[in-house]
Amino acid sequence: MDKTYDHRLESKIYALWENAHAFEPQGDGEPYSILLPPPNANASLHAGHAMYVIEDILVRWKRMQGYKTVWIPGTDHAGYESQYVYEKHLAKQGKSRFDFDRETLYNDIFTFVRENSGLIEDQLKKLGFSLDWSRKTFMLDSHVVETVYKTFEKLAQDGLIYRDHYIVNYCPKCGTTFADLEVTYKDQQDPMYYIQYGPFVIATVRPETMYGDTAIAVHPADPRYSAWIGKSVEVEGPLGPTTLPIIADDEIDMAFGTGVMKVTPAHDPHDFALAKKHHLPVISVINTRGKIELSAVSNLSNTNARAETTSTVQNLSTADARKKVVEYYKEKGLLVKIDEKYTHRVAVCYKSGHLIEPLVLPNWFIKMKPLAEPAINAVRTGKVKFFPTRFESQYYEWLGKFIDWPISRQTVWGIRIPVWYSTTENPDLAITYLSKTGERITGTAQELLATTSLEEIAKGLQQLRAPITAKYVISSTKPSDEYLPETDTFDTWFSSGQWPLTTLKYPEGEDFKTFYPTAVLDTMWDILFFWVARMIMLGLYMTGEVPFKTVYLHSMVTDEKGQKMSKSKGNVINPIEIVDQFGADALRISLVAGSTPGNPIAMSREKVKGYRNFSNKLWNIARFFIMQQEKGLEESGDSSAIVETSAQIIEKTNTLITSVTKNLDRFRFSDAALELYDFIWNDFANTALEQAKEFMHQKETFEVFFETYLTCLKLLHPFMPFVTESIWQELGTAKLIDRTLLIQTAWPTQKRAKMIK
RNA sequence: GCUCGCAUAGCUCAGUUGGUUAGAGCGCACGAUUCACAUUCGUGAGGUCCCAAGUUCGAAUCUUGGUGUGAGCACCA
Repeated sequence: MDKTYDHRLESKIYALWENAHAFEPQGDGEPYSILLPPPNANASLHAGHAMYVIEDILVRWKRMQGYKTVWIPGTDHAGYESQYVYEKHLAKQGKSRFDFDRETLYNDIFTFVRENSGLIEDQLKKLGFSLDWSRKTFMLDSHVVETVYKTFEKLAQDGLIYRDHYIVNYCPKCGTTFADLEVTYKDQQDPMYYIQYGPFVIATVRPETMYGDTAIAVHPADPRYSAWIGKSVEVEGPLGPTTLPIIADDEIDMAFGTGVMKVTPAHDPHDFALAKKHHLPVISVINTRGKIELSAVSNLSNTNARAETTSTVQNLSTADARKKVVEYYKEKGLLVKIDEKYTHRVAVCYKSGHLIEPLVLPNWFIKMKPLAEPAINAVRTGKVKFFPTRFESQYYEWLGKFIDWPISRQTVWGIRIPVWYSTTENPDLAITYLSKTGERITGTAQELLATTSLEEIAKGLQQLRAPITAKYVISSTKPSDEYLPETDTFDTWFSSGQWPLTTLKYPEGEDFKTFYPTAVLDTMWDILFFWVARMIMLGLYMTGEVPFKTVYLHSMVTDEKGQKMSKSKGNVINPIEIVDQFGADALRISLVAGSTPGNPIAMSREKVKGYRNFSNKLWNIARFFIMQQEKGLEESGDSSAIVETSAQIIEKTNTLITSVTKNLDRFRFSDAALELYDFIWNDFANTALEQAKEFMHQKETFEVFFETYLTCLKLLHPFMPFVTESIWQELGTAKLIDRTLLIQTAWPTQKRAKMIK
């Protein structure tokens, strides 16, 4: 046996467990299950993933306690995230998504993701995670898609799915819609233009949207403008004179600008809400590529001006159009002033950083209220418990808003919404496809079918946009020849929100019957709404039962200085590098000891090093026993001198067993880890063992101490599985114990030591 | 702007329902050494528990206010 513990042997230990099928559920004990939050299939491990050690501790512990235990791994297709990565890869070849039809693009991304997956699996193994790989699930596996379709169908049957025009956050660069949750904001300085607008002066940073103005709004109590409320005024629009109604609403801030606001319902969420409330028309003037498109502008009084100006701005970018509009007002002498230093917050795409363009598009929605209410009750009545509990109030607050969930995404990489449109019943479907010659063609179904076969369109289909009034059929397969598929895919969270159903194979799977509801859902608090809340809602909706009984929100892993890790800051620590240097065990326990749920934990090399030393300490205690045994043990002898020390250590061990078990039961992982560390190093090795050293050749003494040591190995195993199992194997080789696997031994319970009289 | 954390030794942080002398790791100072382990062992220094007021026999812990700091949500033409 080497003088120091060599953590490079960890992979051999993992193989030992795998070959013994030690991670698969065994026996007839009470079921205990955890699902690993699925990492992105094509990503590599980051520091946050290492926190899943919490789950490994739980399953290893429960497995030892005799529960029929399973921890199921899987990977997420990460819809738009993966597509974004792939598009960057395409860009290197001078191509973009517009060069491919949907099917080809999907298959290419599939290949790409598959080539890049597998890495994360190896990395999770390096951390020692006792995941049952025979059950691993990928978000696009056919049984997953089937379940997702079933859920969608049921929602539709229950009237919880609807289509509507809605103002959405649209990223023209990424070509898709985002939920409000997915949008980030940044401060930006833009000129604010003050423009004479009929009898008023309005202030705006976006003059180019004025083509879509449908009203002017003031505060009802504003004395400056009260006389105008309810009337209509003629204003100079960017296309010439037009007439707008004046509405009053409490939402208007009298102190902002001039207290008069132009209302552009199609391009501002706030204005859109006003339009709904006051029944104003909604006129889109920017298309999904972020270009000005004035085809929807109608009710204009001056058609000559329209034709002239329209041609100058049509298809310009919003930035260029803004210059044109400003110029127009300047020439007319209506530009009152420009505030160049106006700072405001703008919505940006969290991935590309591109400005978000609020657009009105047809979208698929899920009605939240009927789903959210039972989900709120489940937490209120304690069917689901949160650790730490303070996240419950955030959960209520968010779910209680009942904001309907927009589930359509204009990406290819994902689960397609299983809807089909008849081209004969819906001649106005807006279609974009690649022709046989690779040309990108756009038009309505009616226009295109006059010259092209439906077959060719279907083959080259890139995107289809159906009016909200379109008739559709829900089906996983094509209903008949005249149909074209919906091209939108589901929001990733719609499918991952069914993870407990899909991994366990709802409704007929044996695993579903055995393991649903799962015991614990452990994740970080940042996806509480995205993911956890959705799983509770959809789990309850489909099965009537919550998907998990406990939600544990583990620490966020930060860098050594407590800063959040991010690529832009350049402070990202690769956990695998730490594992290679100090061993997985050392990393694992360093993340658990001294951390509390809901608070950050720093990944500190110094701390990990300390626990690497602890691994070595454990190892050398084993060496001590082995060498002692090789020297020979004496059967009898006067052991009276050591009786007291032995009794004390047995008593303390009993206390330790109770305490560690109790702490694990209460999710107090840090307390359990620290007391094990303290007991083993201080109470046991440095104090008791030192005192008893000279008597260790006596068999009775040896056995008491050795027994205690074995108990420590078992208690520590969930936290530091590799070193404890390595030692267990060494002890087997030395014939100090029978050859077994530590992972399969029983969790210690209190014992009265038989050697003590 | 709204909501929620956090503030304890030089550093990173524990401290469960209020209850002896407030703890750990690292760091620091001094010392030991061929012993299972120098990835070791021993001894020690180091605290206004952010500030103020309050509740209490008793407050790091509970209440209120303040300061600093972090996160989440909303978002202004």
